Amino acid sequence: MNLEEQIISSLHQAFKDLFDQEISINELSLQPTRKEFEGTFTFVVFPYLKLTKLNPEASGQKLGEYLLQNCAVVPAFNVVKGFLNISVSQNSWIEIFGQLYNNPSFGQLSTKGKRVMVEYSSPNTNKPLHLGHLRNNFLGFAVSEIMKANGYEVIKANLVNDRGIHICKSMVAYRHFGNSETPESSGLKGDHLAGKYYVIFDKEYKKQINQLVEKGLSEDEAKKNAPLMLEAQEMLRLWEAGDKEVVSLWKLMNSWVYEGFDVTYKKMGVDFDKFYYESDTYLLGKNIVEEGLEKGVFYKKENGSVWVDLSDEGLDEKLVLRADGTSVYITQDMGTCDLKYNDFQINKSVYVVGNEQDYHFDVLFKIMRKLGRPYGDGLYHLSYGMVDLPTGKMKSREGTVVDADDLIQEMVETAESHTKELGKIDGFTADQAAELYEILGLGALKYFLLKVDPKKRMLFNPQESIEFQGNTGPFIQYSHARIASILRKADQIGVDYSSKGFEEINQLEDSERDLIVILNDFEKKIRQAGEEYSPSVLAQYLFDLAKEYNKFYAELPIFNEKNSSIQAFRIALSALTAKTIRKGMSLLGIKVPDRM
RNA sequence: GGUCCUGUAGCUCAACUGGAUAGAGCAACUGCCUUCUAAGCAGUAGGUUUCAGGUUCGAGUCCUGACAGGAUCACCA
Repeated sequence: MNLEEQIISSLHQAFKDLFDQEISINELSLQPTRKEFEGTFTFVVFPYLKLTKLNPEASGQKLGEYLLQNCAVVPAFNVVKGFLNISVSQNSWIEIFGQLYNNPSFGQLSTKGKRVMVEYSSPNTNKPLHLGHLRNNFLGFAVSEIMKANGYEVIKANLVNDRGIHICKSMVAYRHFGNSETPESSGLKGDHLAGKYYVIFDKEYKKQINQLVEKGLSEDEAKKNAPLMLEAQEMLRLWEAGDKEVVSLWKLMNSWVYEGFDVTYKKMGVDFDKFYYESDTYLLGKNIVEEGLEKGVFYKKENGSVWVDLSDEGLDEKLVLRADGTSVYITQDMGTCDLKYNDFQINKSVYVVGNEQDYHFDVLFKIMRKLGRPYGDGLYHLSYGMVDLPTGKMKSREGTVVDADDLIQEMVETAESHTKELGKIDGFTADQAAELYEILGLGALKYFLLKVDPKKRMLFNPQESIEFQGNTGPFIQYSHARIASILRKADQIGVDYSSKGFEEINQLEDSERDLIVILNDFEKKIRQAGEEYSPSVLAQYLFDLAKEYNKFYAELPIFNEKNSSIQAFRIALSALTAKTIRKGMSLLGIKVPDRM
């Protein structure tokens, strides 16, 4: 039983003994005491006045006195209005610290025996990754790691959109204007090469539209009849028919793109356990349409198209199969849903996809539940807001995007110039320095994108670039490096900071206690981040932890401390903080350096 | 137009799911390097939580209605 549970259990008993009231233990909860009051936990008595039949002050007073006598960890309390502020004894804090410190699996919750798939990244293969993809990838990776820490078995999946009209556009443009250039001959990364022709297609396509409009066609007609568009559509038909030449060009260009993506993924530090390709899955789902018709979940219209009626759930009617029997987007998503389950028997399935698809996933999940899928309740759309630029929305066709590779490069360079300015890394080899710049640059970028609640849209200003001070990745990394330096010195001069002898300590400084309090919250935050699919919870926590540590660091001496027990304790406290930062940051996909 | 999301300090974000005097960072200002890394610490200033009602002991949080921004509502993906 942890600390909060002990106190709550006592309160529960208090209601029985003092007021003869039986209440559910789940109804009782504690909150952190505000800084300006004495105490660590606060119990709000207002909701229980009907049970105590006393005024708020008297109720708090009675409960407080009960705790004092019956709960070993509580040495003091005070009541302000209806708030019962509960203190925890210093011995308890030291004992708790010992438990955390000696727990080899601190930060890893016990196994749930359940399997979850997290699908993220899911790029189109006609263009390179941009800033929006970075948010997606960092979120997906972090959520996966957080789920692992919560005791789930996690499968990271990437559903690659490798077919369709947009790919054909790049292919058509390449045929016309490519002059057989390759990544090697052009010196371009493969994904950038494909993206280049996607942009060229759009440019040339617009020219053709203008020409047709000048000849007297309407805008709509021009869009439909421009030769390049017709050609792309024809190419899609040929691809679906398995045309040898088209398929081989498709394979060639996709292989370039994958080489490019590999480099970017590696740089970003994300990985996958399973790749799905839409070229394999785009025909799936028709059997589910049949099944839905048999079960009466779907219905057929006169023209043969198949629909689902979700108006009883607050949505509309939705098409699931065209009149000509061909699939729409949601048909294949139903199929892929089953495929994932059949492949891995997953209990939960998380889709990391932007919020412009909220409606689509709402529909998809409701359908799968109506069909009675065993995994239906485990479906979750991790919907995140767009990343905006000061100039507005990014459009890849128009080339107004912040390219992922470029941005990462810039961040690393900024980290480099920053570090050189501070001049603290004498003795680093060139390789070590380069590694540090990468850790810091990526740390800043990842933290920046992860610290915000996923569902909120966010603004990214490349001009101002990302800060390295305050609520940032490098601030937390810096706190870790400081501790690493302390631990090096401790080892050097041979201090034993294993947990022996801490019970001799009878005076805890405020900043020591506050640090233990926040360290004690780590697993609670991991749980919350997992339940809410929100890395920002963890990011915020790590910032608070680092801040608390820096306060401790500034206020209290370590190697100048005469009392050897206290000195060892402070080093141990530092070590546990470093371990927590390292573990927590790793759940966000962020590395921490030992020197910076 | 229907549906959904968002609106908190000049800017970027928090607020433990209804609790105390709404907190951090950036930017501004003031201190602190003869002590373990100043990418740090301490402090000052900055608020009608978009607006108007309502629910109750108590509302940034819940309900209603405005206003603003965004997304979505294809036999596209």
